[in-house]
Amino acid sequence: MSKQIDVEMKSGYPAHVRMGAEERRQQIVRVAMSLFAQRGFRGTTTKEIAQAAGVSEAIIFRHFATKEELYSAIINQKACAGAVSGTRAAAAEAMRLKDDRGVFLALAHGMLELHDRDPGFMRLLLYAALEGHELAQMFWERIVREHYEFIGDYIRERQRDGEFRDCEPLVAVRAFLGAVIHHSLSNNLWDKQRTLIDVTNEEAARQFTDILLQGITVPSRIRTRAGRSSNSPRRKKK
Amino acid sequence: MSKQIDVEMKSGYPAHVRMGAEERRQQIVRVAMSLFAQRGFRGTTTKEIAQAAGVSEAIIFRHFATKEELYSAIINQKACAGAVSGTRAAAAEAMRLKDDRGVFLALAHGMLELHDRDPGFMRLLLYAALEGHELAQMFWERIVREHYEFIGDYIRERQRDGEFRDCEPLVAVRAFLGAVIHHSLSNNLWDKQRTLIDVTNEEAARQFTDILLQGITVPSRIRTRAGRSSNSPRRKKK
DNA sequence: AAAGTAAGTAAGTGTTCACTTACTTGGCGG
DNA sequence: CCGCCAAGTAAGTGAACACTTACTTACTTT
Repeated sequence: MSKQIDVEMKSGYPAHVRMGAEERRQQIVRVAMSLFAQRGFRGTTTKEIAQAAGVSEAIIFRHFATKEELYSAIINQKACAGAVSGTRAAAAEAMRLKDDRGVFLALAHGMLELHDRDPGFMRLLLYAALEGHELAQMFWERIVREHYEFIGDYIRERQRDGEFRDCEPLVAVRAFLGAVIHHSLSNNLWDKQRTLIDVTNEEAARQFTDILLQGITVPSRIRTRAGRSSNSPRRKKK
Repeated sequence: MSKQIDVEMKSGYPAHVRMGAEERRQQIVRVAMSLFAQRGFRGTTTKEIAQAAGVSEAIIFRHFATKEELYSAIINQKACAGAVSGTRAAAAEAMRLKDDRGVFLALAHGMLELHDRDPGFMRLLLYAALEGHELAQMFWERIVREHYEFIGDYIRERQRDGEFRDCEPLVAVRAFLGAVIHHSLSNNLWDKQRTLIDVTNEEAARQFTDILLQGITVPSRIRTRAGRSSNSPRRKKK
């Protein structure tokens, strides 16, 4: 049908190298990951994966018994890769200092950058959830739930400090993460050219944080953040 | 393979009725809609659609030249159904009265109810976006963009009134819609049993609105909403 | 009641899918 | 330099896919 040359151009491999088993296995995972992210599980054929990896289909089935097993290996790797962990470190440090702004800025900016750096991640997760793959459920139970508790606990703490007003902490977390994640989702899925909203990740993180913090701080305690809106570009048009 | 009896049980039709062309066409659209929402375009076979509609495959291709054309008919119908319009009326009325709380409560509650009433809608749209169907783009351009402008304009107006603080209106809209939509998404896609957050739509709408409103109101103007948290159940456990 | 027509079907068609089988290649220890 | 084994392939296999063809059924019109 089509040539099987000019395959695997992105990585600097010559078209047909003999690889060790583990090396080849990981290469297949890498290649399949981007294809599954683009087209979903059902939309990706093993033939395509093989072509993109520069090998015959049979090699794929030497490493993974079924297509399903390859998919599982990928989701597992993504879920366990501790994607969120980098972000968490910065936020945790700010939490120790009770630097509310620092906490939510780190969380928002970290997630926005993560999704920009690896747009396939969100697509993979969405496809998995829509297609009912059980490993999407696992990701929710293991990673997301813990993340909610992590942030929710901090909000509860600051409520006890009398700094945040009375509200359901997890709902506040959802409002905040919702804003951030939906922003990435919109940008990566629908509005790639940023024709509707065009702000830097820093600016978006700042505004989401401002809204949430002012929104859940005890009214009498709200401090005007002088100097903030002057030393940052408020909008970025074209 | 399997019997073709006990098909189309949900609607009260006897298994094999002769229908008029238009009636049959609409029935196929209805049936296919729910299947595409569940499994996506690629994941749904024309055979399944035919079985669910209680007819042979050939009938489907009598009404729609290709599977793609059937899909388009569905997305078009969904997009033009003015799904958001009911919500908009209530919000527009509140806007006229400059009842900020009323505006955002109506928007949030309307969308939450909409997604609960028709969970397939969001799934259909997500699948369309992920699978790169051009009609998803159309929905974004036509419906979503207009919705952003609609709410953004109101925020701008209230900024001129000196009621809302200086911030990028569209980013505030994204924060708000992000919270609401992400809430529906989480509930419909991952956490159907509401094990993480279990609040009524009314309560969720209220909390999202509270956070946004307090978050973008000029600090000196923030009024404590006395009586609010006393006459409403703040949490709903189990 | 005969004829015309629209609604419906059974049984295909060629193609593509996930996965297999039987074989070939290349590098490395002895 | 030979024999061995892992890495690799070409050429399948049956099932499932979107879509078609040739035919039948039932309702309406005159």
